[in-house]
Amino acid sequence: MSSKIQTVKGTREFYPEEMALRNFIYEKVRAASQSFGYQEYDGPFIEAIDLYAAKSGEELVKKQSFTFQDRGGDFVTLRPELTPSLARMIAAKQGELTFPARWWSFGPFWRYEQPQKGRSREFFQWNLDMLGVNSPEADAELIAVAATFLRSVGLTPELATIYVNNRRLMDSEFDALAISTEKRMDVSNLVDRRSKMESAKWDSYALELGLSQTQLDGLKNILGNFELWKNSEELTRLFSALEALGVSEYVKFDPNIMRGLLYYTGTVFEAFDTSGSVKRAILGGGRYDNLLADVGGQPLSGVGFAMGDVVMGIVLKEKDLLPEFTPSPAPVLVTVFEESLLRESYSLAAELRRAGLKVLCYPEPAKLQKQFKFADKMKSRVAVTLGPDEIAQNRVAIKNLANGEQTIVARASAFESIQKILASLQA
RNA sequence: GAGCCUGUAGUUCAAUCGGCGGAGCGCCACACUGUGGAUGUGGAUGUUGUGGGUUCGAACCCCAUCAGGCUCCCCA
Repeated sequence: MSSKIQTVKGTREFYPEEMALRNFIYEKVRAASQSFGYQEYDGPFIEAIDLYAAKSGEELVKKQSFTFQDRGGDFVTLRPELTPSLARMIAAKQGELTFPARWWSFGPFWRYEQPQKGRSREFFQWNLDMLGVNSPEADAELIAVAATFLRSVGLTPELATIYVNNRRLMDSEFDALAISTEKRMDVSNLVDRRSKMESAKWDSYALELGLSQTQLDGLKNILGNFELWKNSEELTRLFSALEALGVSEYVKFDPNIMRGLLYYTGTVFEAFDTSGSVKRAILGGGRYDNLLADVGGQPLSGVGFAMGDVVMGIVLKEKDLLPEFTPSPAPVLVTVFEESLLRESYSLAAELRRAGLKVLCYPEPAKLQKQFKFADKMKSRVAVTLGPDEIAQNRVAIKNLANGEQTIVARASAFESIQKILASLQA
């Protein structure tokens, strides 16, 4: 044991079963993205630390990113997010791209955090952004893509909800309460923590931050007002667009949604699993109007969201929404009767593969019993046996493993018989 | 970065007060020398996460360390 080298803390190993889950998420992500006309792209996995230091709180970047010196002495970072790379890529080709640009990506990211349930140091994330347009209807489209994904994996509106708020709306409400601009950060933080604290404690914490009793009462009033969106033209248009897109049953206004990110300027949203054990957001995003200027581009607004695979995987498992795992992608197993007939089995398997089937052939002679047990464990659908009797008659034995029926057919029609069985099992 | 809990066979978990480390499931073999799932019989499996200490004696107590979990922090 002591000589075994453990995995690096917070990293993940993808055994075939976990890999199947990751690919399942990837396929659904791709389908949702593409159905709205988004293009797949990717950025570098390693970036200069300065790319992130520019726009996020430096302490966070330094504390929670994988940063190290390369052999040339430069400080590099395993990317903790994609948006800054995207902003740079867009800025570099701003003159030649066609806008609005709709891009999506699914790849690995790293954050140096305390691993917990739903949070590892290495994770995959879906990013989807629309750049070059600034309208509530564009925001609605992003939310609709997210909802489409949720629906496609079986997370119905009863199981998952996307909560929406608007930074500009909150700012104007804060203005009305005469909360100074210096306190806005603290107040956002305060709002974020509301669900985690007892209300009395939260109140005294708010007063400690320097809010007056009147401001605190006003703030509580705002946070409890779920009709507040009607004061915002942006949100009114957003909800109307969501209705047209057919996803409004997924979306609710919630003035408590703030999101930590500094760069959000308008619509913000977060999706939650409403019934499970994971209290973390399963996806989140919003509108950012000033991001490109920070990396040297002309002002260009955008809206985007991200979803991690770790929380999504837990949610799907808890809701039993994963497709059955099949240990082998090949539904057909060709057995090996005895050593002298191994080549016969190999060439039969090759024939079937050329005909278009996915075929597993036992790679050494073994008891048929053992081979059938193997077929069972691998969840093969059909077992093909080629023994001395069959060879003498130029036939093969084909067994439907779902119902145990075996037929002996001419070798030339083996493919056809197998196809028929597989087709019947599909239905 | 801080606090708390956990770590025993492939796996899930036992092991009385510090006194011989076991069970279910799984695995292997046989019943069954041309056929899986069921059943029965038999069998294998361990440096008790790692390193040190206390003790006649440690899975159990102490220290350190690694990993996982919960909470705080944070969540780009």
